[in-house]
Amino acid sequence: MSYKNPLFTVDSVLFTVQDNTLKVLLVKRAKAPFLGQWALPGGFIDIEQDANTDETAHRKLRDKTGFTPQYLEQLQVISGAERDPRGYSVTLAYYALVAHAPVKARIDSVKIAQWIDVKDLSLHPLAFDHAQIIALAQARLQQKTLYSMIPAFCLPERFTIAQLQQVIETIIEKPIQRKSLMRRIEASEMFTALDEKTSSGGRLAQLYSIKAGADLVNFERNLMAKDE
Amino acid sequence: MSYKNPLFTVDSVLFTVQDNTLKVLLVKRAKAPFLGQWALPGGFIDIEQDANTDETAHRKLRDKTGFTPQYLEQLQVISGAERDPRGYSVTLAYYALVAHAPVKARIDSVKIAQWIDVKDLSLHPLAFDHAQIIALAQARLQQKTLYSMIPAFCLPERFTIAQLQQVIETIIEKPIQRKSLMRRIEASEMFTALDEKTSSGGRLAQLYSIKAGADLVNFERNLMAKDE
DNA sequence: CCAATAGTGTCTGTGAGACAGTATGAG
DNA sequence: CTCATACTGTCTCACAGACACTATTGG
Repeated sequence: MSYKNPLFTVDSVLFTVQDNTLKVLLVKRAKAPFLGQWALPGGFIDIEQDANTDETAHRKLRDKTGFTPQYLEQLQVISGAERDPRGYSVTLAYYALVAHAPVKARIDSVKIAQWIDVKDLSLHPLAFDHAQIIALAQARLQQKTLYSMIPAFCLPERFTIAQLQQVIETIIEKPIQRKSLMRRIEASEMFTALDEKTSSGGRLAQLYSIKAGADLVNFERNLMAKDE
Repeated sequence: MSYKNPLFTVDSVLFTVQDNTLKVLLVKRAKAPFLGQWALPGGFIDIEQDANTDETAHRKLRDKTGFTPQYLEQLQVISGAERDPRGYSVTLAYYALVAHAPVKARIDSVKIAQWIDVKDLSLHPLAFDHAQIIALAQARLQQKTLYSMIPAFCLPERFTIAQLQQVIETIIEKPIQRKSLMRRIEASEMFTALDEKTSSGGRLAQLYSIKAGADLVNFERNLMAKDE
């Protein structure tokens, strides 16, 4: 038996937080369909280069945007006949996090890459069903933020608790208690307090960094931030 | 640009609980490679029949084993050059739950399907990397059991709290408090108490069923069963 | 009656929420 | 000194764990 093999692609939703805003990295499509529209960075697996799909996601992010995420995880496979005008398609979507940095040059086939505020996505027509995929990724990121330190991967090498709190609050769109956050930083054992402090207008703030090779810890309770 | 499209398959890890044992449904392969060995039921997507990969998983389970799961969810994509001797392959693994029932007759290409105790898997040589996929699925099922009522989908239409407790304890391999379970049954609002009780050697037990169209609720805390 | 299983009452423990209070920097 | 931000102490609350207690069946 031999079936028609559908198109298989890998797309990534790369998030960062800048200025208390959750942003997603989009690229302008250089080819039809959806030529010139914003889309998730992604493409076809290259079985010569990619040992697995994680490497495909990394490679496409690197080549199309210049970023290498600090965190990358499978989100979901989306499939169907209607989502790509070229025909039945299967897409493996990843979501990823990186510390904010401006988009550098642009590469080969892609005209331009840009950080776009997730709140402004409705202003931009997105290619394929990429708007839905971003919504899925955002929901997953929000959920995971309630029981893990995943937002730490949106921060630079050295950061303060206040910065981490800001990032968390931006992601879940609710305030949290600094005290709860400190308890979790302690309990997770993911972080090292550096011998360094940073100035921020008042008392100097302790700098932290993620321990090398530290695993993401899952807490047994969610944060339960109140609505506004 | 045109890359070689890798083989894309969909495989399912269908679990059930019987006699306080977690079992997984395996089929004997009817073709090379791994002819005659146990494997997960799965196969290629059929873009004529399957609106998406969920339907592929359902169709393959139905055709190869006769079962229609009460719960089905994507697990993970596994990919690489080494996992299938025929070449680079990409597999979307699902995990699924169903109330126990004996395996019925058998269909077309597949010789036989059978419920196999997950503890006995080491006795059987499994095709491909299916042993690892089952281990992944089991870990996910255990984790999800801590914060949801997902084990209810291993039960028949009508069931008692004691049965649900048994299934949970079998999955997580730890005892839980009946009281905690009752609190969650209440809070989840997923279940209806039927006007019916069943005999089980002592006081009659209340029968419950899953409300039609009830969504799986995620609790904000995990169960925290002690080791043994 | 007793044995067995179903179900409740209620106390403790844990970690999040709330928020007042203290500490330490700059000017 | 004051102001701003960092950090701590400690109370409350919600819900899981523990386990003794009552309830209801069959024999």
